[in-house]
Amino acid sequence: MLDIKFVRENPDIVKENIKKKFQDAKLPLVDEVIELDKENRAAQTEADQLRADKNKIAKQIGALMGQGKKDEAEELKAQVKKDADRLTELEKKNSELKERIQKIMYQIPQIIDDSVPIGEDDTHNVEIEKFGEPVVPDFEVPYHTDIMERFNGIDLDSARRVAGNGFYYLIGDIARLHSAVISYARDFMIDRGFTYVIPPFMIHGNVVEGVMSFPEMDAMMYKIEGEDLYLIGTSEHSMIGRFIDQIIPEKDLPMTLTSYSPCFRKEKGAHGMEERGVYRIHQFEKQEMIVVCRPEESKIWYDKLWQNTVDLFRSLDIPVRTLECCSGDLADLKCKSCDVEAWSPRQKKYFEVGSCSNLGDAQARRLRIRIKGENGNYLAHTLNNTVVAPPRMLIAFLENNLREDGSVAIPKVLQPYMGGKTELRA
RNA sequence: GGAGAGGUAUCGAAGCGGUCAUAACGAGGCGGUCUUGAAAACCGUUUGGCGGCGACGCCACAUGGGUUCGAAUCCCAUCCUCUCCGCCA
Repeated sequence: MLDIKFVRENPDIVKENIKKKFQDAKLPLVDEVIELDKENRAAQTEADQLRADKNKIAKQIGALMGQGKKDEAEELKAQVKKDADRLTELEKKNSELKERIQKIMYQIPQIIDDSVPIGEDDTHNVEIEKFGEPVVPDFEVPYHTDIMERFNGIDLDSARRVAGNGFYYLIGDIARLHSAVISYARDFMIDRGFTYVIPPFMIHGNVVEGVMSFPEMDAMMYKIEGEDLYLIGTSEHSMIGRFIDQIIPEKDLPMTLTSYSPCFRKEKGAHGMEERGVYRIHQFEKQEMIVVCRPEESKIWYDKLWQNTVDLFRSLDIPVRTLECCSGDLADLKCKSCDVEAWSPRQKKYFEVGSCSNLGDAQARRLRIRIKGENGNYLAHTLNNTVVAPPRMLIAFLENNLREDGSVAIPKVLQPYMGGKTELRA
């Protein structure tokens, strides 16, 4: 979401940005919205003038009524009526234009950061850095659900009967491991100065529209029937929504928060939904980090955020890498984003376990999240990143900590959360 | 879910068809006077959005409609909060 003033004054930058994202079909929208905006402002100026006249006359009528001059008042009333139709017409035009403008503005992508690599789709994403040695053991690493089954740790058959494909029962030590990872991740972030928050798991439609684009919303969000409520796809949604219509004092920034929530996703149109296992599912749990900060600080926070995730995975002996999203793969609301990917010794490649995004002022503009500055208010920047989403983390965890004899090593940092166990044995 | 009360600025709270709605009156914040410093007292200041180069104008009293020349005020709908009752982790 851009500022219409910015679009008006910098149409070339906006168009160039659309081209960089390989969305040329949207190019005509720029001139269209500028034209609509021009019409809209003309209509508003005229309507404002008519309203000013009306207000003035209404005041005069009040004064005359007070003095008991009824006849003169009646004369003025007739005058007001004369312009009433024109004003109604303008007001209608105004609201129609506003709606059309907003609809287009929702489709024009955020200006991407200069550093974002240009590319048409995810095949052009760029590896930034590797952390840890990606080891391929001598023995064969089984599929993650097979490892879980050795510990009687998962029941997908029952889950399918009860809720359908895309759900799981985690059981025993595997379930405990899941909770341990979440608890550890929570404390890990608290130790780094983040404030722990448990948010609502359902939110109103206007908040959903504020935090994500329409295509994302359609593909992800479950709606509660008969109510203006959606199940959150990530706690980012309710965490950013928390600041809707707020003006935050500068001294309260940056807000550094870490939130826990279950996440519900339709995964409409996503590949891999058929895949057996817990990689892509309709419900999972996640520890998230959120930052609301001043615009000039968002780039620094972006780097700190993904680094947190890397550090967390490294503390569990899981090799990771960061993969930067190229322009064409970047969601329209984002300025910059990267995935943190964990090493899979079984697949001998990295796979996504988290995603770090700088939204710039896009969400702030949609939700009117402002900062109270000394010289007026200005829009905040918002960022979010996955600390850890256990189902995917468990895949990486089990594969990387599996020993040849079938046992699974539990790293030291996680042991306190597992009742002191140093390993899992079937 | 039932009954009642209510939603006005940072907070409390008045206004209940025009002539004090940017909004009284308190409190808080900020600036100043006084003071060695602080407190107290006193003075000043303190909503957000839109249009316009500006002068200035428009909009907003939970939200959306309606009545009226004119709505915070009257009518309708919706949402939310509080109290009591019911139900319930």
